Order: sequence, then structure tokens, then C-alpha cells
Amino acid sequence: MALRTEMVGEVIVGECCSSVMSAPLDDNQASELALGFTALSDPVRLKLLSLLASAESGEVCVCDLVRPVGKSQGTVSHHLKILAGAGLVVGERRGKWVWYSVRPERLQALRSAIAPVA
Amino acid sequence: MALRTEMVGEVIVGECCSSVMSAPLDDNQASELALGFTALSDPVRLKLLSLLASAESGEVCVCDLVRPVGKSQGTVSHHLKILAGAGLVVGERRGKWVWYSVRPERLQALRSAIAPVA
DNA sequence: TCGATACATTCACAGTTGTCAATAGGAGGA
DNA sequence: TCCTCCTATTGACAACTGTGAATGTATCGA
Repeated sequence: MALRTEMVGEVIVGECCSSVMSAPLDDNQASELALGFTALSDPVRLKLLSLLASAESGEVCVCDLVRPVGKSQGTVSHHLKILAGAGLVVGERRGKWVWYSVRPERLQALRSAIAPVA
Repeated sequence: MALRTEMVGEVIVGECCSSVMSAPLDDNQASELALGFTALSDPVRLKLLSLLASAESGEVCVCDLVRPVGKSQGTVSHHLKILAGAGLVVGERRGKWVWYSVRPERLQALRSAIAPVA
């Protein structure tokens, strides 16, 4: 149960080991995982993730995210901040635009947390 | 609100196809997935899941869940209802007790939703 | 039938969340 | 410089959520 941790965005996340299925979680593990899944618990954020993940170039500027999700620009920015805070996406400013892309390794960490112990 | 409770219990999380990573989600897919991840977005519920998943027999009665999570009996019952509504656990009454167990296929559906497209 | 046990539900309340409108900040062009 | 475009932040508000106490319901044993 070697617990390697890594700074991702604003959250310290367990890299490899805190699986829900293998053993009872302690309070810290449960809270860390809950933060990640909370980021996935909103339809707008899932839509944003899918837009980023399915983009040809792997990144999309905010200006091209607002209309597809059907929310105000401020709301979209709010959700992107939450996703970034959970380490699921990252934004990079280029000129006037900010380009967001998915961080697959973070999704992978959440996936493995609910993987069968096998 | 008995009707709504039953409907929540029948929500389909996406048996095979609605992956976040493959194509932009439509509103229904996003909302369905969000319901599933919302059930995972609370530390108490993750702890309950882990207690059920790591139990020898694969099931635990409510009376043995209350103390480990450190919440009141009513609160535990509330969270179990949410997990059951999302299809992640199922409860079976046997005499005075109700035994809960994990439904691994539901977790698998959520896993595949955030799996890499490759 | 009565009482005890196990679990679910209701109620009330504080804290959180999603939303938009308005505003602020930052970058480039004229 | 001033103006415009793009994004982030703030403020306000309704809706939702987690929580415990109290109560209701179901089952079993005496």
C-alpha cells in the first residue's frame, strides 16, 4: 500500500492505491476520491470533458465551449475551474485565448479507484 | 414521492456506449452519467461502498455499517438509499436485517464511461 | 399481545452548488 | 492611447445536500 502522491492542480491525489474495492477507505482517502468524483458529478462538466476529449487536436479554447454546453460564459468558466482544480483538465493561455485539454492520467486514477480488485 | 424513488432506481448509467472520451455527450447521456458520479461524490458513500466491496461474504447488514462510517443510523440509511438509487448497491431484507451488497456491473459502467477511447 | 430490535422516513436547518448578470482583468489591434 | 475581444471573478439568489433528532414501520421473540 505504498502511497505515492502528486500535486495536481490544487489537490493532492493518491496516485495508485486507494481503491474503493480492495479495503475499507480511511477518511482521507474517501475525501480525496470524493473530490474527484464531485468534479464528474455535473452534466455540464461531463459535457465539457467530452468536448475536450473528442477534439481532434486534443484541446479547445473556451470560446468554442460556451455554445455547445448551452450555458453562460461565466458558468462555463466556473465549471472549467472546478475541473482544473480536480486536476482533470488544464488550461493554457495563448494570446487572447485559453486552450483547455484533458489530463488522462487523472481520469485513470479515478477509474482505478473503482476497479474490481480481481 | 415513491414514484420518483422507483424511477431513480431504474436509471441506466450506460451499459456500453456513452463514453465521455469518444464523442461529445448529449444532454441525456451527460445527465445519466452525472447521476452515477454524484452517488460516488460523497466520502461517506465511498466508505460504505468500500466496506461492502471488501467484505468477505460480499454483503454487510446496516447494523454493521453505522459504526465504521461514524454517522447516525438515519444518515447511513439515507446514503445507502442514494447508492441503491444509482444502482451501485442492492439491499435484501432477511428477517430483521437488511443486507447490502455491491453491484459491480454498475461500477464497471461508470468506469468505462471515463475510459480512454483507444 | 407486548416489547425489543433493525431499518426507513420525516423534519428542520445550515452549508454548498449551479446559475446568470454585471464587472474586472488581460491581450492584441488601430 | 483607446477600443474590442476573450476569459475570469464577483454578487446575488434559488435549489439542492448532508446531517441529527425524532418518529414510523417491520420483524421477531417472549
